[in-house]
Amino acid sequence: MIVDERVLREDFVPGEVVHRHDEITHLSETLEPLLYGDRPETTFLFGPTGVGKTCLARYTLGQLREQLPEIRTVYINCWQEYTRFRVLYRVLEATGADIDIHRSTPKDELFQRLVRTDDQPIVVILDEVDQLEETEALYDLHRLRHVSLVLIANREEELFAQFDDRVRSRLRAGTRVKFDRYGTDELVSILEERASQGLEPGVVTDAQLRTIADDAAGDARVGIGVLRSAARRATREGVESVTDDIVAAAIPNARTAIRRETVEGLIEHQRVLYDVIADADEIEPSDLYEEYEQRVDDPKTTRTLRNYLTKMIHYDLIEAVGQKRGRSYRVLESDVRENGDAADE
DNA sequence: GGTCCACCGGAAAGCTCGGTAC
DNA sequence: GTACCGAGCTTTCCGGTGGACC
Repeated sequence: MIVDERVLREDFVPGEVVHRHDEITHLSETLEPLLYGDRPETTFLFGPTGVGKTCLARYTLGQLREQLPEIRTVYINCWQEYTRFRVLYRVLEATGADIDIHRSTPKDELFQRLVRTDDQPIVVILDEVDQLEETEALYDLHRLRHVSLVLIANREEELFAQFDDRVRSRLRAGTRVKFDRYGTDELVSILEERASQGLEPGVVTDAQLRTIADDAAGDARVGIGVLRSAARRATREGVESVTDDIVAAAIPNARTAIRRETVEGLIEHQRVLYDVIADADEIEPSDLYEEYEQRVDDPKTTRTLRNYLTKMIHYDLIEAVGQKRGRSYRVLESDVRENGDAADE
């Protein structure tokens, strides 16, 4: 049934990006100075999750590389690479200048090495840049005349609010490309494209794709996840085509899978905290700390737990209800541990 | 209004780990 | 082998905030 698994992944970059013509043109024009040896302005891609920001950035840079093969491009997801050291290291890695770099190498040494890689331009995509904890990395990269930045985030106001004055003043003038949510028809055609490339002909109907698109509510990441989950389930059940029941079962499953990936990235103590909150539905801080201490042999201090909680709120795994005294915590959406169909992913 | 208490989060110090230099 | 360095994580300390109670 599945003929090309890669096409059904959210991070797959298609040969042609549909329904984003204006945004592609805007980004391409912004990066055009590279073709003449000039440095383009920093570009921001703003918009909600699943509207194609990352896909479009990677697609456009792919197009640029066809015109300018010597250009070097780096994609960095700031969820994973959120420190100055890691960001600089990833850029160095792409230039091949990362030999002998280790965790005790001073960050200034990384920067100096990057200064010496100025023989060819580098375009750095920083995805989820609002998750960057050390925004000095942006200051560093902006200082490098041969480095151009494409910064991806959800909301402009929140992103700039976390910059210090030095970074804010340098990036304020950048170009903005804003993305709206896909309409249902647009999402249906995106899913049709993926299905035609990734699945055997006729295994999923137009009506089923519309059901998936309706549920995804403009989020292509969710829509593609549901399509993948449905195809896998149909394969496992040995049926020749996707049924409506399979689609219905795949919808909650795909959402759960996205959250589960995040939960699995938690360290042991964070996971225990998450479990305590999930078990209680909603819990006050004092009860949460007490229950956590009972479940682990070597508990962390409450200050460290507060750091963990802040992190999990950032990850959209939990939410804090209320402020200061009287606050409580609860998990967001469904508990990923309860879904037995997680094997789909 | 004053006090107590629970809670948050910033700042700084301490600790651990992986690596280098001698 | 060991002293040292730097990054990342954890802990300690403490000020700020706001609800509960008198």
